[in-house]
Amino acid sequence: MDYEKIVDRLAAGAADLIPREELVEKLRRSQETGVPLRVKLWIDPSAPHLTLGHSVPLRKMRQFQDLGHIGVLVVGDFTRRIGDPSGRASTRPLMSAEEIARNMATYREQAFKILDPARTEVRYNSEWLGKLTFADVIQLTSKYTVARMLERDDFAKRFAENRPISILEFLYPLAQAYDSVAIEADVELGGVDQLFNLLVGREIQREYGQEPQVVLTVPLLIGTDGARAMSQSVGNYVGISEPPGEMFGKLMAIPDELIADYFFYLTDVPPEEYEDLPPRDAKRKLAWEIVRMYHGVDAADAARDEFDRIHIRHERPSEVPQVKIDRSLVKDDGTIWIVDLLAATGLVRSRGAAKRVISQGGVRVDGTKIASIDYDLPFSPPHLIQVGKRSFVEAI
RNA sequence: GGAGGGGUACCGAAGUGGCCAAACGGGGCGGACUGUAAAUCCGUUGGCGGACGCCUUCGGGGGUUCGAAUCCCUCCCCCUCCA
Repeated sequence: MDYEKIVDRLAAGAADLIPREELVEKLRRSQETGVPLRVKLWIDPSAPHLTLGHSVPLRKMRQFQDLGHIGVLVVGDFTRRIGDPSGRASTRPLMSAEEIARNMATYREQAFKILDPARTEVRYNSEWLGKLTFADVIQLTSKYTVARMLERDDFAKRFAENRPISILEFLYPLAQAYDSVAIEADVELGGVDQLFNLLVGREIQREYGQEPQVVLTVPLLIGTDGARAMSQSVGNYVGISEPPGEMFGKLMAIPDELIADYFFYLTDVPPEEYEDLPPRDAKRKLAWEIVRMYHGVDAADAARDEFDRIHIRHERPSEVPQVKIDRSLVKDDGTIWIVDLLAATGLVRSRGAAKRVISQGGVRVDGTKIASIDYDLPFSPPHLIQVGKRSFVEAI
């Protein structure tokens, strides 16, 4: 067996693979002994959805599984209950056990859209971290130094700028490293922002008498805004379990420059199938493919058809939500003030917003643009109300 | 223990007695354009009254003033430096 070739494939799309030779060696030994490698990925339970950003390391994990290895999802429930540092150099809020449980309930299902359930372990780190005594923790801290902690660039930066670094934040990489000890990780996957933490894992494993894990990082996927890493707190994300239509639409809205990256990191579509397409067509193919991966061919076709109908042919959507209009808004002469009507549909947040949108020419009733807020519509439902290009309601 | 900085709208950030419903940027929304919900450009972005107007908003509470995001008191929270 050509282990170098296998490693090449595993390293495709990776940001770091440290050290490569150790992975070759581990794979060889696993093959010889029949003992699968344990491939760890740390998951933050703070947000309710897995996103396409998560799918990058998850897909990498699936690659390992397809080679017969075990994926171990470590849910950071313990860490999260005591708080943790965010990548953006401020501390995140704590979460209750209930919130975490609620989020995690949806995780498995989502993760198994990518992973092979038969080769996956889901472990909660409270299982072992919750059992450590203070003496255990002190022992753990004794194995690392402040100077080494300050090597992490965001610590170094904050330290230099006199911004706060909580002691807790020093504990966090150690806790994550201890996770690797607890599950006896052979490989740990993560985003490039996790590189430092994953490397600490190697040191700590060594201290606890284990062979250090191989570290494999993947780039952070840029979010749909084209600017920052995909993140639920920023809002520039596409969730793995989002409805097909949402998913398709969000993907059609990404900046053109992202198309190739999304194909490469999120799908198995080879470059020759998209690189010569005009951007719009490439994007449609991308959106279709990703919806297909998570919802199936039929849903993907339907999402694409609906998109074409609304945005390319400018027709009304196939499904328009109905809203019952309170008849007390209808005046004695049988008309309804357009501002009242619009507010009643819920398409706008307030009557002020309704007036704004109308005066900007963004409102149509039964296909006719409303020119002025001083308009009383003869009310004979149903009426198709449209705000902007893509919000429709049928007033009944 | 001592000294100091700060909490402003969805987010970031100006503003230090009236001209402030509050600059500017981001985000959101609408329009134009287009090959898409890309990019770009323009507009808009507290609520209520169907124009003039009114009401609520600048960490909480109280006060000074004709008038407070701005001044005073008090409480809460965040941060820095020295020890």
